[in-house]
Amino acid sequence: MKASLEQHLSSLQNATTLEGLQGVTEALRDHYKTSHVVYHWVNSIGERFGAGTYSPEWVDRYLEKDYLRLDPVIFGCFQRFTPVIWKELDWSSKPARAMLQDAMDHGLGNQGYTIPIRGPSGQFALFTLNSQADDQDWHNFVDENARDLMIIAHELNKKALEFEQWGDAATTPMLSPRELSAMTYLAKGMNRAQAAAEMTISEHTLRVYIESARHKLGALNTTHAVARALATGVIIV
Amino acid sequence: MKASLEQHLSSLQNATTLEGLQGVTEALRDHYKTSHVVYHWVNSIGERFGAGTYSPEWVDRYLEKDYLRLDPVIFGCFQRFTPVIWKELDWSSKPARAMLQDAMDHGLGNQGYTIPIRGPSGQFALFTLNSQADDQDWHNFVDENARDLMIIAHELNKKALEFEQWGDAATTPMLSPRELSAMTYLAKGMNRAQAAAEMTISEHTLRVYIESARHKLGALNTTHAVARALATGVIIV
DNA sequence: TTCTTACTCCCCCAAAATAGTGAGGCAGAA
DNA sequence: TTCTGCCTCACTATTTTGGGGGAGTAAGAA
Repeated sequence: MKASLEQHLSSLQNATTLEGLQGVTEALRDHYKTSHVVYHWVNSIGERFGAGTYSPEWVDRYLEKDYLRLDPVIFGCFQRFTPVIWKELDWSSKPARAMLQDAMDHGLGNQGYTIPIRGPSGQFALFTLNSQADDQDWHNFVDENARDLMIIAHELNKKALEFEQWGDAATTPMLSPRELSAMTYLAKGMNRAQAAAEMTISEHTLRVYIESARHKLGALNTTHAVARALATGVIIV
Repeated sequence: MKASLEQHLSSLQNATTLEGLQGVTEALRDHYKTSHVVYHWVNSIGERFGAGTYSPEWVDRYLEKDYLRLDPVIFGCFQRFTPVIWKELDWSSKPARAMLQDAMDHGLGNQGYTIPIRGPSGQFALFTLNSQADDQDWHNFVDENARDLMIIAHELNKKALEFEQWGDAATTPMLSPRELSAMTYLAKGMNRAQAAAEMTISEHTLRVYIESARHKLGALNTTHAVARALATGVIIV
């Protein structure tokens, strides 16, 4: 048992391409005897990176139907630190249930277990096992493998970050301390006058910081700048 | 060896107070025979939560001197996903080296290993082991225990989040689909006209959504609303 | 030393956002 | 049925932001 974990991790270490990761997810699926094993990044623009055993049809449909917006798995994982068993989520909304049915029509099992993973600069990824099983069996399976799965999820994410060079120095702009303060106060709901007062500088000076931060963040306006600063983790509210 | 990990995790599960966590860090220190074991949250305001074996004098000094701002451990961990051995960080800056010397004068060892942990809403925590050892021994120690330490770090963070009731359901308001779309487009940097066009509604209608979302989120202005929507995870950019 | 970066302050004016009202239709729940 | 929430549209006046300039000091790096 333990030996096979090491084996998976080792093939993961040796993966140098996306196909390599793909192969790892397939090996994991076969080993755990689940329907699917998927690792992917999440953001609103769409899937930027992912490897897994879902059929391309389902992935396309998921994106096309904008299921990202109503998927309780995404929503639930985004708000919690611990992994989640799908059945424990809130499926009361009708569109969500329709999505689940649609998923099952596309070859997914009724049970799922998803581990949320967060990296630097607001990176957010999910590692999911999907299977056909009854509730008790699935609980037992999860209990038994939770720790190994967490290790695997982390190693997968580490590898994915290496591939994409997420958040290297070039990607995450450095804001000066005053710029950070300015963005933080704005994120707290202050207007320019209030933020300037808080920082005991003139509103004109504050504006310089805001504009400077906007440019560094590549933002179109203040709201965008604050959003990016939050999403990339350069400020915390 | 494995049994003792379970033992630590079990006492962690049973901890119901901050003192309980404190006890766990002490037990871990004794078990791993290190100088210190520390878990704490990091944010711009200062330490909001923490448990560990550092002397109160050192903690006070750290905060007082604002070492948070120049500590390569904080900075390094904030930018990476994987744990870090202190010696591998960039200590070229003079203030950083001065801080390290200061730390050693306050009972810290020369070696450290820190695991960054990220939770929902930008939560960022660190789990650190500090010891007096030579480079090779420390490497060996880390290699041997890395996996267990990661599990412990995660369980600690889980417990800490429970204590603080980070992001419970009552805190996160429900936005309607159109409100969510509106917030999302604004977070992407669109102005009202562009967002309205994207949603194929009049700008007036869009305004209603923005104001409605603002009120639900308890926000003072649009930027604040978007910031809260992002921070609470109701939208993803 | 020189050069860069961060920090501070000021002007004007156009563009955008906000606050205060209003109303009607349509779905689902009590 | 009545009520609530969601979606849609409109007006006016005021406040806030954004874009375009420019300029001097201090600290730290090359």
